[in-house]
Amino acid sequence: MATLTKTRIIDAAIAVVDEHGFDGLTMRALAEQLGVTATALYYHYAGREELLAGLVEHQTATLVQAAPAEGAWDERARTLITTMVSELDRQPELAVWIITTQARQPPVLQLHEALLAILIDGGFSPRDAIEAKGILFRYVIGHLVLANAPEGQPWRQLPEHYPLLRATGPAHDTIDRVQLFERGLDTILTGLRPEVPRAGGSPNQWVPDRGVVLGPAPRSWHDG
Amino acid sequence: MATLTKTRIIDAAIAVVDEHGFDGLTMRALAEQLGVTATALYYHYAGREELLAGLVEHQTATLVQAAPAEGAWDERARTLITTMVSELDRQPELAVWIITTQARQPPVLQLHEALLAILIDGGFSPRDAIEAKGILFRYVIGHLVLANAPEGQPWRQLPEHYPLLRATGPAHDTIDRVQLFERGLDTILTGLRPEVPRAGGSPNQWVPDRGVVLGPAPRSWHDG
DNA sequence: ACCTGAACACCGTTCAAGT
DNA sequence: ACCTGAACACCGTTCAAGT
Repeated sequence: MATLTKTRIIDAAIAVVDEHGFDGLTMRALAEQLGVTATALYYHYAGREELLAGLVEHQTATLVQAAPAEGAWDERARTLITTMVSELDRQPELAVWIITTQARQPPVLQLHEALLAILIDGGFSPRDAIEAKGILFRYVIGHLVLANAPEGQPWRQLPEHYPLLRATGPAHDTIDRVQLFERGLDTILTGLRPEVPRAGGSPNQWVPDRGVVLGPAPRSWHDG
Repeated sequence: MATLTKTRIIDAAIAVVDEHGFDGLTMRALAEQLGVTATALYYHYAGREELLAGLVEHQTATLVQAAPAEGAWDERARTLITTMVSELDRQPELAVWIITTQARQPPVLQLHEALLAILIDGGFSPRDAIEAKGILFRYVIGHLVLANAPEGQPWRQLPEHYPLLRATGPAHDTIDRVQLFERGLDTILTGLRPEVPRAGGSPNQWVPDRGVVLGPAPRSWHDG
């Protein structure tokens, strides 16, 4: 029996999530998967929170690199966001956990930084870029949360108290969520034009020196 | 000591949430607040889920009535949404619970129905109305979830690995979230114009007969 | 250094028993 | 009809003890 390592623990955690879902990922279940006592995990991770953070880091490592480095700002933003959403959509429970508890942790901060870079390259002023980023993130987060919501009854079978939902039920039940998401994303991007649109490339006056934005993040903000 | 009723239980639940937060609302804590055993609650509510649903019903009862019955569709939508958000923002933890677990339950369905009515009155086709509703809800939900996210470190104190977030930190930390939300809402509403805009009032061909949309909802969809 | 075993302080929930 | 008490099957976490 090989000795316990962080890598082995995270791999086992992924296996447990695949088998029993995100809620089934308890310290005891994870320990059983590893053939070990639950308390043994505390030697490698300070607690459940830290373990999940490690899992998130592993699952989102390649997310930011999806952002193309060149092109029109709205195309770059669209690519970053749709890639990110399609990746996170595969683990919606994990995505919701990230969103609700890790909003200011490195994996998420990397996405903020990447989107901000795109907006600023596109000619947005700092305030407008922050605002645009906030609006886009709100939309993305809402989508991810809804993707994780329990299916519930079909809209067309609702009680008569909801006549419009009922009448539009068939259309409601068959709508393509990906298409809906992208239509909304387009709507927002179109409405968020910078005052002075610029082609990518030339630097902005107020933009600080920055290194490679896409490099590996520090494990937590304390390291920085 | 008065006998236990659903009303008394819900009132006590509100008191517990005020004192110990949403996470502190356990069956045992609620029982203690009522001077009763935890198991006594199961005589009145089938379980925790049902009890929380009762709490939600109580807290959101007046939400839908904020929608003005007349005026331009976008003004009506804006009023419905901003009122709803400002109400739910006062109990963000509860709001997130509603969103993530009660997405198809009556209190939320009422909001869907109300927004759908506004869009259809505004001239949206069924498909477009559903799509617009989906986009708007995604944005609103994202905002509510972010409002509940842990504050975390100030943006301006982030490590150097996030140069743009750091540089824009002061602006980031002082931004008015309500204003940001409303700017985004305007952006979306502006982008979501119906193909054939109409003044409120005249009926749409395909709109089914419907009674008073704003009446009290059935307690659960099973009742309908 | 790395892991076990027992224990603590919690959860939601069930169910027989009391009044 | 309405509530209690004991118990079940879980949680995350701590800590002394083993090797």
